[in-house]
Amino acid sequence: MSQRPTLQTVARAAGVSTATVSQVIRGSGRISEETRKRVLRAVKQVNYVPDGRASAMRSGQFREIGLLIHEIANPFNAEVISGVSDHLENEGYLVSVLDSRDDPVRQRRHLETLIGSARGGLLWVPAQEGSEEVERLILAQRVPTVTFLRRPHSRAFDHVGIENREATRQATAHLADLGHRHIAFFGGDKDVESRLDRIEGCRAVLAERGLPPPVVWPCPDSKRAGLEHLGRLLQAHPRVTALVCNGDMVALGALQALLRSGRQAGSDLSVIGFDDIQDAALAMPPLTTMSVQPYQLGRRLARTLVERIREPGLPPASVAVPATLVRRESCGPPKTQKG
Amino acid sequence: MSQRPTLQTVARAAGVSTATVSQVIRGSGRISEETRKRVLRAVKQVNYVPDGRASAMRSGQFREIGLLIHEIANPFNAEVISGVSDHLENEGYLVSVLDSRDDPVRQRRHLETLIGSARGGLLWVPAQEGSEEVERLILAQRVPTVTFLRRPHSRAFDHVGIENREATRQATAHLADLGHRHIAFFGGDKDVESRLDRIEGCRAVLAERGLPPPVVWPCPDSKRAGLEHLGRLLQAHPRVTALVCNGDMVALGALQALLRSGRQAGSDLSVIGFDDIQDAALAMPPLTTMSVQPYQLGRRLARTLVERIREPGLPPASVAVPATLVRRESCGPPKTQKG
DNA sequence: ATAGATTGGTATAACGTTATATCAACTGTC
DNA sequence: GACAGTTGATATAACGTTATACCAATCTAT
Repeated sequence: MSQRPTLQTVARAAGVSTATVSQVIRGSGRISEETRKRVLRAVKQVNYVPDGRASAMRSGQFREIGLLIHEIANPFNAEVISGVSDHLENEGYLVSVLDSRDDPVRQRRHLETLIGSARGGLLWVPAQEGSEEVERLILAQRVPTVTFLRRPHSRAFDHVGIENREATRQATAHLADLGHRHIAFFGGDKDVESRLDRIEGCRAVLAERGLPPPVVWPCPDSKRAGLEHLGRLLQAHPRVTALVCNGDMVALGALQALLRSGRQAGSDLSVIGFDDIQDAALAMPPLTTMSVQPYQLGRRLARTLVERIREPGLPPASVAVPATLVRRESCGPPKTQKG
Repeated sequence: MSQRPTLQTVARAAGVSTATVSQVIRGSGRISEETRKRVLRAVKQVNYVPDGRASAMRSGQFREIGLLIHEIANPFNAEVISGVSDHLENEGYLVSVLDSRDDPVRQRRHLETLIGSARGGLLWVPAQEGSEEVERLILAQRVPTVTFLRRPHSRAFDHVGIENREATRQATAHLADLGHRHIAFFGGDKDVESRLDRIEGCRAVLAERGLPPPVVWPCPDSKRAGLEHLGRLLQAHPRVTALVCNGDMVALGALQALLRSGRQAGSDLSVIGFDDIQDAALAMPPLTTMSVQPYQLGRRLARTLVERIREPGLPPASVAVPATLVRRESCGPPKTQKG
C-alpha cells in the first residue's frame, strides 16, 4: 500500500536528490534543462503535491490567511468575504473563514486555531465583547493583522472602517430634502459602535435643520427582524414618514412588511438602506441605499493585509472608506405634508 | 525584538525541557502537579500558542479540512457551508472554504493548495468540467474525501446527494393535483446532472397523468436571472400556469417579476421552489418549495467526513437525502381552466 | 598547462513539534 | 541493604521541506 508521495518519492523516481527536486519545483538554483524535465516527469508520474505545511515551516513563508468575522451568513459580510477571497487567492494565499457569532468564547477558540495554523495573516472583526484580552495574544505572535468594521482596543493593528457618520448625514439630508420631518433610525444591535456613529450622523443633520430628533428603534440586522419590527415602530410612532436603516437587511425586511400590508414604499413610507448588497437593487421597489460596495471593500481589505505582510515595519494605518448615496425607488416626498 | 514564542520560549521561562512543556500541553505522560502549574503559568506569561503546522507534521494528526465548492455566494451553498463549519468546528477542525466558480483551472489550483495544506480531509463539489483528471491527484494523496451534490467519475469517494428525481415528482404531482396542465421546468444551467434528474422527475409525473411534457427553460440559478427570464418564458409559452423551479433563487426572481408586473403568485401563476433557503419563507408571497434543509445537509456532510476520517478502511458509501414539500402561499389552482 | 570562474548538482542542518527511549531518584519488599 | 518497580523528567530522532555550504566537473583566460 503506497503512502502519499513526498520529495523522496519523486527523487527516487527521477534518480536525483531531494534537494534537486525541491529546486526544480521552486524554479530556484541552477538545474540543467535535461534533469528539470526528468524531475517534472517524475512529479507527474507519482502525483506529487508539495506539503505546504512543511514548506512554510522551513522557509518561514506562510501562505495561509485567517478571516474571523462575527457572522458569515449575513449577505453584506458574505460579499466582503467574497472580495477578500478573490484577491488573496489570486495572490496565492489560502483563506480560512471562521465565524465567531459575536461570542467571546468562540472567538478565543477560533483565534487560537488561526494563530496556530494560519500564521500568514489575520483579518479580524472583533466580537462585541471579550476582544481586549485576545488582542495581547495576537500581538505576541506577531501575525500581520488587519481589523475591520469594528475597532479593537489596541492601536497597533491596521484598520479599515466605514465613514459611518458622514454616510448617515448624507442619507438623512436626502430624506430631509425630500420634505420629511419625522425620521426614524431603524435596526442594529444596541451598543455597536458603528451604529452609534450612524445615529450620530442622523441626529446631527436633523438638529442642524431644526427638525425633531430621530426615533431610534433597535432590532437585529436581519430581514426577518425588519419585517417583524416595522409594524411595532409605526404603531408606536405614527408620524414617522421615513426610515434611515442600519443595514440593507432590515431595510429589505421593512420593504416586505410594507408589501404585505399593501402599502407603497417610496410614497407611504420612504426607506433608505445601508451597505448596498446585491439584493438591494432587486427588491420591490429597488432600494435606495448608502453604498459601501462590499465586494470592493473586501478587495481593499485584502490589499491592506498584503501590504502589511510585505512591509511589517510600517506604522499601523487606519482608513475609513466613504459611502455614496445610490438613488433607486424606495424614497420620495412624504404623502401628507403638514406645516 | 522578541520573536513569536515557541516551546523553547516556554521551556526556558519555566526552567524545564521542551519535551516536558509539550507533555503538559497535550496532557500526556507523567508530570507532577507542581511542574504542570509552573509550565502553564509560563505558557500564559509568554502568550504561547502551539504551532498546529509543526504539530500536525510530526504527529500525523491533521485537523484542517478543505471545502471546495462551485459557488460560495449562492445562499443555498452558504447555508450548507454554515452547517458544515458548525459541526467541524465543534469537532476541533479548521475549515478552509474555497470557490471554484465552476472553472476547471481554478478548481485544479485550489485543489492543489488544499491537498498541500489541508491534509485532514476534503469536502468537494466537482466542477462541471475537468474534474476527472484531478480525481487521480486526490486519490494518490489519500486524503479522506466526501463529494456532494455532484457525482465524481470515480466511485472511490463517499458521496452525499439529493433525491432529485423523487423531489420534482412530488412537486409536479402537487401542481397537477391543484389542476395545472401546462407546467414549466424553470432555471438551472444546461448540462448539470442534478438538473437533468429533476427534469426527469417532472416529466415522468406529467407523462403518467397524460399531461403535456414540461416546457424546459434554462437560466442561471440567480434571483436576477429568474427575474429577467420569467417574462420571456411566459411570452413564448403563454399557456403555462405553473413553474417547477430548479432552485429557490430563480423562484424568488420569478416572484419578484410577478410583483413588478402586478400579478399574483399563487393565482396568476403557481411557483414551486427547490432548496428551502431562509429567504423562501420571507418572500412575498411565502414560497412553496421542496425543502432539503441545507443547514442540516451541511451537518450531515460533516458527519460523513468525520466518520471517514475515523474509519479510513470502510468501503465508500453513497447516500441521497430526500426533499420534502413545504406548502406556503405561492401555489394555488390555475385561474382559467380550459378542458 | 594552470589558476580562476562557472555549471550542475548533493549533503546537511534546521524549522517547531511529538514519540520513543532512556535515565536518575525515590518507593517499598523481603 | 540489595532488588525490582514506580515516578518525573529529559535527550534524541523524526515529520517534509528549504537554505546554506560545499564539491566535482567543465570551461575560460593567460
